[in-house]
Amino acid sequence: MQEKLREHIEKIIKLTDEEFSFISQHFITKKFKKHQFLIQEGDDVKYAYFIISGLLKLVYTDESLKQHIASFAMEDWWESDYYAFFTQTKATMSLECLEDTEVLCFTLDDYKDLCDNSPKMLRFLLEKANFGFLASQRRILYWMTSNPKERYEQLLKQYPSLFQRVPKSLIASYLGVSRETLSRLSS
Amino acid sequence: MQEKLREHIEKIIKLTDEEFSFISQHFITKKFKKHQFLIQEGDDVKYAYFIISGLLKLVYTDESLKQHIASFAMEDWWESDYYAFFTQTKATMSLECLEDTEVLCFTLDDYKDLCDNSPKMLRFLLEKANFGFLASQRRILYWMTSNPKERYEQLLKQYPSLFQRVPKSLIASYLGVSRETLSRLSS
DNA sequence: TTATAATCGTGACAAATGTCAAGACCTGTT
DNA sequence: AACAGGTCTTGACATTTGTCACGATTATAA
Repeated sequence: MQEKLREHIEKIIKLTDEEFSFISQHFITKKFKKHQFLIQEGDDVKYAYFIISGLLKLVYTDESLKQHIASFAMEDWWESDYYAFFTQTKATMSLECLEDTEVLCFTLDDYKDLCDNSPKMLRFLLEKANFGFLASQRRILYWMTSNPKERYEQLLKQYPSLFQRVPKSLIASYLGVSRETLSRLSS
Repeated sequence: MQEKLREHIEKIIKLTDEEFSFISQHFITKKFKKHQFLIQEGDDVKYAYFIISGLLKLVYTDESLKQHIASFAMEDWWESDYYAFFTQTKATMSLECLEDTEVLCFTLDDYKDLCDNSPKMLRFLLEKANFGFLASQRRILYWMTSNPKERYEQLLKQYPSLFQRVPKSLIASYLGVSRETLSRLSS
């Protein structure tokens, strides 16, 4: 299932077979069932993940045990508790399967090795980091300027399938409102 | 005033004199007075900026003409309307001086040239992009999990000088509350 | 100096959202 | 069939925050 990864990278930079072969050696495949955790709060974060198929939630639990969905992660996304991954500290978030999920995993050592020995992968990672940064900036701005109703309608438009695949309470948590408020917004 | 830039880069990667000389050729110095715009909404975004001294606000104006402060930018920060800068589209935000400000500017061509011809700068930019991404992620999470009072106290603790340097209405806009609410939080 | 514009705090009220409680509905298990 | 657990909606009420209005104070410019 590494073809998916190659396609994904080649959306940005074309690779020779040898180049991709070198890159793909740094990834291992894993499969998880619904309700399994890829990362649990407090764990070491050994891997970052490229998602082949399935659906995950990245969750932060605050002091009052309230859960906040930082993101839903699906096919073709990269996900991890990146802060913990890059700084080699304990996870402050958890990453849990909402559906059966297949991923490619790589370690921080793999990341560094790829940076040092694959110029194209370095360029790819820079592009990804920049893009991720821009996306996060836009999300902050969107969060600042929109109200829950607008966020609800935007999400419904962008990912209509989510509303079939996950409980409304998780959608509410992602949008930053109580599930009662979400219920009232949608009626 | 390029010494500041060198110090800044060398916090991450040490440079030889020749390496820094090559890098510094890509930057030009500019000075702006309070109330001047480095970027205005609708303009082409020719530059990204490294701030030597001064204070700026990055502002998004929504449909109802309400202004939202995306960030305050100060000494040692990089700032621009990055989305417009990287995609070469028109600015959706403005960048305006709150105090007299001195910056180093570089263009997207400079950025690409540095990536292609300065391996150390490439590594530096990847590090910066990753760090910016992580910081934005954390800011989203903080925004989701905190209320205005907590955000106010956090900002006061982290940047106490801001409260002397800029009007409270801008602080309120940065925190995402009305100036009246901010006024009540602080009393 | 004087005039003008910004800035800041506060009261009164409206609107949005959270919290708590209750009940309906669905699903899977025994 | 009966039950338990989870999900979703809705009402009642409390809390938070926004909006509008006003006046006092402080900066800025003519």
